[in-house]
Amino acid sequence: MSEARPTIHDVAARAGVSKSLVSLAMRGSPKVSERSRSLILAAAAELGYRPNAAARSLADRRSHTVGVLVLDLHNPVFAEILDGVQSEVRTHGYSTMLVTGGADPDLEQAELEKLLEFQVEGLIVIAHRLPGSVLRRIAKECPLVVVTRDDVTGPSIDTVRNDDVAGARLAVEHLVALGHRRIVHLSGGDNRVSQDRRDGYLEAMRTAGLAGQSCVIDGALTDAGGYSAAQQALDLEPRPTAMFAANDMSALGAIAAVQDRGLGVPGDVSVVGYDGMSLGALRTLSLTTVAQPLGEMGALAARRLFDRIDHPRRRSVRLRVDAALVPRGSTAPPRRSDHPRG
Amino acid sequence: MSEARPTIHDVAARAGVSKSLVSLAMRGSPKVSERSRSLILAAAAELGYRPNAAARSLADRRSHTVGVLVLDLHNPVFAEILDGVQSEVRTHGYSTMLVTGGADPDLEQAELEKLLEFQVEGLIVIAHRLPGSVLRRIAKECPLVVVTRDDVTGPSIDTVRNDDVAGARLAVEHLVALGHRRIVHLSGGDNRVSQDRRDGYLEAMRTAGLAGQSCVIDGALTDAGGYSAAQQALDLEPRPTAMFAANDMSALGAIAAVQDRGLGVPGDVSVVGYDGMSLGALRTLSLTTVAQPLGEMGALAARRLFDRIDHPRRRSVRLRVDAALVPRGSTAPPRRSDHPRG
DNA sequence: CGCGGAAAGTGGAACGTTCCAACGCTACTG
DNA sequence: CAGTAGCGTTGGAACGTTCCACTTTCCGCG
Repeated sequence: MSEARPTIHDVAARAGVSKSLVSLAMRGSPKVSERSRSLILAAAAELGYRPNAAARSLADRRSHTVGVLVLDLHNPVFAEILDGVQSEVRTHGYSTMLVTGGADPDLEQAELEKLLEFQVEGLIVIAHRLPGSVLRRIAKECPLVVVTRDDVTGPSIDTVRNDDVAGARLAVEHLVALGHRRIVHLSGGDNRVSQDRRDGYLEAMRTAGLAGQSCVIDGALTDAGGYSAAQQALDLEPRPTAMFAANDMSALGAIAAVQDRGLGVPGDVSVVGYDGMSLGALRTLSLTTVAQPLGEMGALAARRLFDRIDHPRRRSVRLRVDAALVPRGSTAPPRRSDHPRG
Repeated sequence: MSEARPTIHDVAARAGVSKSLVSLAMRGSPKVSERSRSLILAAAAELGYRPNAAARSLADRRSHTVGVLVLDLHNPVFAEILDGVQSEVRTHGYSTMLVTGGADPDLEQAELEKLLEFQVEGLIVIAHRLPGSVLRRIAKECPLVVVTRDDVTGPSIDTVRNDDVAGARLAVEHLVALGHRRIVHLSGGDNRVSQDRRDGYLEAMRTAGLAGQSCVIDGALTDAGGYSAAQQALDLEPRPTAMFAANDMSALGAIAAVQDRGLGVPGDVSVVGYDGMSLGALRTLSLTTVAQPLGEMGALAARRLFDRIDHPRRRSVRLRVDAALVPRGSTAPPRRSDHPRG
């Protein structure tokens, strides 16, 4: 129960020194004598003293905290990016404040504003649904790194992402190489990342001479989204032999939909995802995917952020990391009977 | 870039009023005249004023923030509990500060201490690996609700959990009812929850007259943990016909291991998980599981917390929610040939 | 033996809020 | 027309730190 917590004054009184010396001692300053230090530490321990971060950050004008906004904690992909962020942030001696907006722009904005009120020294946004104007305004107040997208630019906005267009091409090329022709794309909806992946799909289909076969079905970046999009895809005549889903989660949904029709993956339909979440490596799922170096992206983002905190006027940086196709068990050549004269 | 942010004084000067009035206006007090209010709001907007949460919480002696510690963000189960927490916290007008300790006791403790320094008004701990002594000490400073466990008690510690022993019994009874006899348990290791589930398993095996068949293999509450435990289980002679995994994630790992041996689930081996994460409902996985009402547990925890914040001396409460067996595609009767004379 | 300088310790002024007691008005009441 | 009630507004004192400029103490050295 939180009866009036002891403050630095209480510790000072008990140790018989001034509050200033307590402040020094608590932060491990070398200009405190051994004697005083142990006196103070003992007093603090006895009282159960705990520094007040609010007071500290007020006086110090620094919070030693960075804010992180993630799109959605249900998708393990973000946990993996977060791992990279967190470990880097910790080595810099900072804390992170983590919030989610659940893919809702208004909520996301509200959460970001809250972070700013807490005086975070920097912001990492791991995927988002925010309008560029909001992001740019926020970047005026605080260094900002956006992971996953680089469509919003500004003098103090750094970005870390893979090339989604190129990645999507890899997926399609993989399927084409296996002999697929009727390849549909289960899109992730109306957000930048999904748009890029769709564009990559369309482009690759064109390049492969399959422009006429192109077919995009709208879904969402969730298992449910993939499921319902795949259902529609399976109603097409003739039935597609392969699906490229906008991300791994929706690919899982798609696989479920295929199986619910009594069809097999990859026997009847091949499925490719995107992201490279570690769950997909499990044999049960064995999901062929376009893998991004998730942890690395997080770490990179954090490093960019600290770089900018240290050098506020550095030119903004757009980092690109490489995605790679990881072939696994959810893709295979199409059945003979499905094989159109190619 | 963050050149000296405008403060309440700057707004006051620009609007031609006192700082006190600005403070009132920013918080929407009714005792501010329409005229002043709009003057102040305009000035604030022009300057891009944003209240400083540190200063506010210092002056106010309340942070309007609760801290949440989650065991592990990689397991979507926790995201589902978190949903319940967040929505409840929001309706109370509070913010949440979210941290993880990655199942590392030292890290968990460090993160909790940090939350306390931020003067959170309450703490929700969603699964943890902390010694009781730490938790009790922390509960002295701040209301605390522990979700998932209730082994640590104290005058201001509330708990929300399901009965893991009973839940584990459900899992075993389900398998027994299907006709299984050689049922192994893939344990989740040395933590309270896993111990309870193991105890429930042992108890139910005894009740079913299968004490002699009991077999616990040590794993961990992750996909990797389930995978390796299942590998060992599959080496047993005679091979078990069913596995009860300590949680859903490890059940997925177990299924993968079975399939990697060229065996089928549920054809050769049935697998039951525990938790009821929504991912398990996907046809691809179709995981039979003991489902906890995850979101509800989160919401319940948050409500307990606010109740205690409002009434600090209320007796501590231990809530139990019911888990239910959800039969899905990962369990089936054992093969004839595997069927020992029962 | 006095002096300089380092080491150890101090009190007061910030930091940006909120709260509180008190203020000047205006408008009503008797 | 004095008294009072309320409204809108105000300055100053907190809140718990850190920082700074300063003091005291002590030591070695010329």
